[in-house]
Amino acid sequence: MSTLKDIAKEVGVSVATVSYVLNNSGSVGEDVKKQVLAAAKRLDYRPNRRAQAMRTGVSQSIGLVLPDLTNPFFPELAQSVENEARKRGLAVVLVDSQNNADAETQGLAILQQHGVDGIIWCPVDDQVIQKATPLNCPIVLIDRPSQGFDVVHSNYRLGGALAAEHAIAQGHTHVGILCGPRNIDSAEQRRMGFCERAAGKLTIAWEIEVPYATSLNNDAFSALSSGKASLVFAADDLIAIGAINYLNDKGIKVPDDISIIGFDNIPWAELVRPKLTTISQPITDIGRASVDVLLQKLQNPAKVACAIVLDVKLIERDSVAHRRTTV
Amino acid sequence: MSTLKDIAKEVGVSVATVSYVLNNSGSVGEDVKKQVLAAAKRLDYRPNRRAQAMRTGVSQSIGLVLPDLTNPFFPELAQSVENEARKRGLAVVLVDSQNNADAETQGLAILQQHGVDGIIWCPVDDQVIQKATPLNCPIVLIDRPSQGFDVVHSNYRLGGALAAEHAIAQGHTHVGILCGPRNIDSAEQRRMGFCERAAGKLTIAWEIEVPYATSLNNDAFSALSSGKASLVFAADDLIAIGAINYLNDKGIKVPDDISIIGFDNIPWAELVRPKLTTISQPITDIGRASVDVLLQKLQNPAKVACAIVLDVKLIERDSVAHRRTTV
DNA sequence: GCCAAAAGATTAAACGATTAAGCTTTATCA
DNA sequence: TGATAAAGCTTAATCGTTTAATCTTTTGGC
Repeated sequence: MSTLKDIAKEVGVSVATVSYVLNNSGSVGEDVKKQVLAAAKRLDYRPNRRAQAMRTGVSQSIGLVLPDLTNPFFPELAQSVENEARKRGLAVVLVDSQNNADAETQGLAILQQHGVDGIIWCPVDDQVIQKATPLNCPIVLIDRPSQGFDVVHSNYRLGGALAAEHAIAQGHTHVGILCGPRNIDSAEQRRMGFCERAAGKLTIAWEIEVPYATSLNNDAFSALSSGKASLVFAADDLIAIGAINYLNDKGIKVPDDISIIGFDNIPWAELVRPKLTTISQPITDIGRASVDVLLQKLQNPAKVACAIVLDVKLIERDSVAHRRTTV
Repeated sequence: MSTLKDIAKEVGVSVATVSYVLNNSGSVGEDVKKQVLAAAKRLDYRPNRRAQAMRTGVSQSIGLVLPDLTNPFFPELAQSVENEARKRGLAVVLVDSQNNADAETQGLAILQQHGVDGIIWCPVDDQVIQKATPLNCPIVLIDRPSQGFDVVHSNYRLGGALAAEHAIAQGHTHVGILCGPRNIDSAEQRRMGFCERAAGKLTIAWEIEVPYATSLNNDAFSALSSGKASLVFAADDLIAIGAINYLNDKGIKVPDDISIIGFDNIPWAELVRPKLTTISQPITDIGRASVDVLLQKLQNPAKVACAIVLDVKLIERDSVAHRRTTV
């Protein structure tokens, strides 16, 4: 890799002059400017970002800290963040904590040592955000709001409401909820949104808490096969797919015997049979928005923290049936 | 963030001394050593990696260049690489080229500017590897072998053979192949492995080339519904799932009417119904092996290029039926 | 023709680390 | 005792940039 020095030697000027023309600053004669530009191209000069970072304090890189790439919500997010960042010439340093707080801490330390300019972070849990302060660099949270931090997430409450509305519109009266971890805000919001809109119109036959995964627990199984609900609202698509598969294996037909609504609209939703009716999160927009916000914060560190809440929408597919009669 | 200088001032010695104790080099008195270590802990000192990189030329970071995180093969790989790298204190800079050669080039340029120590790379296509040389840093290829480069991939030929063997063992005689892009080596190897082992035992009723995706083309559709094959070998699970879904939608039963074998054993394979019988790639091992090889190359740049070929295995699930009679 | 200002270039310090070389002080040994 | 070595520490250069400060030359105005 050629350096400023190489160009300077080639043209016969000082490195400062070369730096000035490459940055369009200082005052340099047209003639020299042309020569420098030509030499830079000829030598295929690329600025050494770490030297720049050293001097200016900005590294042109951001950190992306995710809990689990294996959860199909995140690859799309990562892709979106990476793309948006690359468009702006930023490098993305990836950390996948595998849902482990210690790993996350270690990952954050690495980001800090490398001096990323800012971090886009979906923390493994809510408590762990305390570790953010000593990081001492702008942070944008994904999905998990926290006092004093910028955050971008979907309108989960609206999503829950949309699901309830759909259930009502399709003539269901008795529903079950497979809700996610109650201590995770984004899961709780979905539940609340659903319940609020359901109030007075839907009777909630049962409500079971399960982890975000396709493997459900026995409580969920017995609730699903109890026949008390004609529709179940799952806190995310993974859970919904887990439910569909369980019911399928049991010989209970979806949606004829029981309807399922998911949440997230992960790619699998369209691949599973029946195709999953679900609430779609604008994952790509979330990624884009989060780097936007981060960049704003970088330009103006005094910026007051804000929440960006993106609309969700119902994607009707084949896992919800219309009901004439009540259960 | 505190620096060597801060520690030096605190203890009252020179930065050189501090550096020596922190690196266990030079000769420093026990007393000073203790004081420095204590001060370092007290001030929560973390080495500034970019300054280290500046001076030593090694940045403690690697690049990971992937064609598409949305393809379910890659998230697991990325996770594995990140984890293995983090264990060793390395940062991972992610590039997702979205199957676009220009984006990939841009991503590689960013990696270069940031001075990653090496790159783990699954190129969007075979030609594009030419761009590697000017990068001038160790590269380990994933999945796509190329003259003079280290590479790690699965034993695709074996995988194809395993699939053929299974077809034979289950009594099939007429099979179809949904093969991946012929210009991609890893796809071609699967096909060849299958055909070699099939020779003389299986008659290949048809062979259709499709892209790595769940959306199949019309040629594939008509072949699938032609009834000429009782089993089809799909070049990857995405294709297999596309086939299953098409057949399902058509009312053709899998595996009763037609059996399907996939390749990759992506997470979806277990979620789709019928559960997919497939050839499993050891994705996590591939990730681990690739950072291993990269690190070897870093320690010894003269290391001769090698290929690491990892065994695959057949995962029997529900998409292949046993046949008594021939078609 | 002279002075001030602008234009065009250079010098040198700084960012935070590493490390060869140099300088003291103390210990070793004939 | 005096030379030599070892131990313990500091100085200063260096990596590739940026940028304030400085210097020199040209230009313009009166």
